[in-house]
Amino acid sequence: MVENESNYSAANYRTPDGAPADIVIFTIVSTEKQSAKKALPTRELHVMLIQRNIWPFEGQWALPGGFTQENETVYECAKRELQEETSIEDVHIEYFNVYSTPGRDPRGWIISHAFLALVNEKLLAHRAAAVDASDVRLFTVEEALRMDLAFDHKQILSDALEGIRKKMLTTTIAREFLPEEFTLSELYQVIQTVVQDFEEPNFIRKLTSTKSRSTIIEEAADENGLPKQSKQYSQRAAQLYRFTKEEPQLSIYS
Amino acid sequence: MVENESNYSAANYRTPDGAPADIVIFTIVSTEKQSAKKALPTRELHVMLIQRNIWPFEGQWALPGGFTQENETVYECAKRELQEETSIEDVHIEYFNVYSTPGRDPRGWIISHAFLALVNEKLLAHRAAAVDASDVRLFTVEEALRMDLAFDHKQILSDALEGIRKKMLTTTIAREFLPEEFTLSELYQVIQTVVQDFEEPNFIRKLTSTKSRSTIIEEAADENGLPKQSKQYSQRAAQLYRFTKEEPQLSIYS
DNA sequence: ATAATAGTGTCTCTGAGACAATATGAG
DNA sequence: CTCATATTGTCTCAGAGACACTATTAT
Repeated sequence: MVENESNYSAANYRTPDGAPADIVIFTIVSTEKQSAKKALPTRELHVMLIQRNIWPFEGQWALPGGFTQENETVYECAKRELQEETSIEDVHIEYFNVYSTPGRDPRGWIISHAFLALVNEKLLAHRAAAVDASDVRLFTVEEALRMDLAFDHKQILSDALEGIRKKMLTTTIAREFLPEEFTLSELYQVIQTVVQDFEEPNFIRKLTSTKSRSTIIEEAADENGLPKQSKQYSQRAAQLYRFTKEEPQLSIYS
Repeated sequence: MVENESNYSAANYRTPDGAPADIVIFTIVSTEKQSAKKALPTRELHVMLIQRNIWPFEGQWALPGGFTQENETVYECAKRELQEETSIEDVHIEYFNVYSTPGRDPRGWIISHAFLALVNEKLLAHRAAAVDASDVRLFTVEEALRMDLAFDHKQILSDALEGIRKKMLTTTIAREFLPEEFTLSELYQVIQTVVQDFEEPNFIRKLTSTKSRSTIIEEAADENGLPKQSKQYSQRAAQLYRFTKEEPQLSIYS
């Protein structure tokens, strides 16, 4: 506490007992189809949870997180906790809400700051062992929402899900779940994995041949300027694309 | 502090010195033109500031706000502070960010939760006297951004402004600055007041004759079902509209 | 050939954009 | 009549939506 010429002192007031950051870590898990032929994988949205080993909510699953320290912002805290608890670094992480309902934490007056992180499954592969540890696991969001999570973490997860669904359709965060270069079928599948009822029969044509939209992606090309294609998922090669730096400006009035 | 069977105690850790809510209160001030003829008013976006009378930043202007108490959420705190400091109640108020940079507040480790409120100028008229008090005043946002505000309040204001500009184009919050029933010219003007470079020559036609957009507004009708019109701003009467309950779903992919 | 994915052709109809023209009614 | 605002007419062209069709290539 800084002391000074004024008579102000936080000690005169009841102060919070902590300001943690909790992180909702989403990833998409792809499973190759057991078919002889090439086929698109099935994809499922997963969320990472940790099993608590101390009071309160001992034994229950919870969102990763921890208390903010005096010398860091809550954003830095979220990044640090993510690294400490799951060894994940350098991913998209953003703040989305605060949770402060009195009594939400039996340890006292604790105001929690909720972040969401989008992690490419390729990044998780590096450290599959740690994720497989008994106290850190991926669950499908449906599973997680059916579980009896610690604190108000079910509410936080549910809010995060709503947020990511909205962002998936209004921004280019889908990029976080895709490799640098991807086919439009992959992109379509990723969107559908997060937003279940998204359907757009002319998806490919719309993205490639509509001027207003075609600015968000560009064709991938090799060093000779020739278009790059992928045969990973199909017999016929598919054009690879990458996201540009453009972020679309949406408006209900224009 | 709740004590219990565990060995947990917040007293073992350094805890924050406070978790205030700060509120960016926006309103649009209309000024009638000094013309003989009827004419649309000029509108300007204003923000409400209070002049601090205690350390720290004594004498400087700041956003209204105050410390959250143990028995309330930060959202409830924002509403309470709004009411206590400016007598404003029952307005649109939403949370938008947290500010926690170490050293941002000389009183100690203080994590601030920033809200923005949109207030119809009609509501302010009721209590013009209080607003005219020397320590509570409206400034245009341009003025406010040029001032040396207390704490990191210039940053907060600037973030709030960015947020409201985005929301003005993607949601129907314009309703907060308008009466129940309004003409489309008024709506257009309100949007332009907040988003300076918004221009849409066919604005009226687009809103009324495009199926996808016309769901957000409906024609106002009197008790006999006849369309209601306004002659307040023009010689020729203009149709009055009201917002429906529809919130538009925007997408970059469809 | 078959299967699975990737794309094109073609049609209709809505609506965006531009800009001129007309409507209203107080001063 | 004039002026400020409100609204309609009319044209062209982009693109949404539907759905059938063709392309590619491992097996």
